[in-house]
Amino acid sequence: MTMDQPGSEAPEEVTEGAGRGAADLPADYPSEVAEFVERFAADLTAAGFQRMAARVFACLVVSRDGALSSAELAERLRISPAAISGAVRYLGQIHLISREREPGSRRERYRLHQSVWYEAMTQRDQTLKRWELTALTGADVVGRDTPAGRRLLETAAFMVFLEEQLDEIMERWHAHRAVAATPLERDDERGG
Amino acid sequence: MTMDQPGSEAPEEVTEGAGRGAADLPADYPSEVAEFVERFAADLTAAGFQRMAARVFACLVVSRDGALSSAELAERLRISPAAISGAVRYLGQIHLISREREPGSRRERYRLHQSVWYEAMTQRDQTLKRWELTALTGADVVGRDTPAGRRLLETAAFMVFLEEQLDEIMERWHAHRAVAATPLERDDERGG
DNA sequence: CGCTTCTTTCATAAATTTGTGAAGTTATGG
DNA sequence: CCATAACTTCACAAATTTATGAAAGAAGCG
Repeated sequence: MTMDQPGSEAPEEVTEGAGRGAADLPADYPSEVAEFVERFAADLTAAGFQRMAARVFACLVVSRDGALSSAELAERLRISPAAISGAVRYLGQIHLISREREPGSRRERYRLHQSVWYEAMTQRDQTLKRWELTALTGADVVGRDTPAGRRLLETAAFMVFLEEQLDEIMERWHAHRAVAATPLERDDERGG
Repeated sequence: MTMDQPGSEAPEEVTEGAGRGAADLPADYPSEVAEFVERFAADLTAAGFQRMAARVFACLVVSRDGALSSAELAERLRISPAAISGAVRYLGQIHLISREREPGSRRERYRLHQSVWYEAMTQRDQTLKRWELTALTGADVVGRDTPAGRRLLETAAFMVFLEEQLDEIMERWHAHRAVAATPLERDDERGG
């Protein structure tokens, strides 16, 4: 096969270590990493994340560039393109990844958002907003001047409070991060 | 109604409004409230909450005292005692409710924790701690001095940061709440 | 302009989850 | 010390969810 530019998918030829047990995985994805991805995904799943989305997300996190193509994901996670499709759609919806096209190819790449945690917090913010509205609705349903109504109003107030705090937290994080002075997002090749 | 003591479960006799559609529900749990409970539970479920636990939790929130017995929950939610058992066990494990016994009866009551949100945040804190450890593990697996390793270290750092912030947030919430000067948790009977 | 390659959609099959009834256990009350 | 009432555990049935293969739909390339 002539390949296109990125000639990085001939995994069967590089596995010189003989039968690894975990079949033919790419060189930069040994079984230890695969295991970690599953553990990471399990943590995420326990917190309510969709299983496939969690696995894809974890797989992207441990990838060199924070970006992989559909074929690469399928190879590493051993799932069908259909499963990838669903997972990346969801991850895109909640703004954890963005999709991009390699110029010379029709292959799409899914990339972790630059500041995933900022996006994650924003996502959380929307959840809080929703809960706030639900609680307010409930207060009206049961009557605001009842024990349950007051409880629901307090819930709504707490949500509002948390929303307000979120912005400040992210500002503080950026400041905190600046102090650390370690631009981790950018990989400057020296590692390879 | 005499209420209290155990003699409060003769719902069929109090539905004088004729066929309500939603069968025989207790007087303080009209169908509008039941609908709201389902909506509330749906929000919680969307965020990863177990379904039954979410329904029980929501039902407790809209109850007058923030506490209900197993039988009352079963009647309102139309689920079996077995389902209740599982849900309250989970809610107890994550410290959202406590269980208490009515002195004169062998009936148990499940009560929302006084400050549910404080408990919820504590719960969240443990999740963060777990993610932090997972991320650190991952950094070692892929190598700390690699792009992926640095990404994982940043993730761990972010978790640490959030953990630190949580305490401050709760302090601020209590201050904020003190300003509002509305002790919502305590219901002083005047509503009935 | 059609071929090739990748992605998405859809129906199906499998697996997991979920809630129930019934038996078992604990604890109260006479 | 037995009878009773409430809660819990267990195995099973049902429903939902989950992932797949195959076919259809885009999009570059020759």
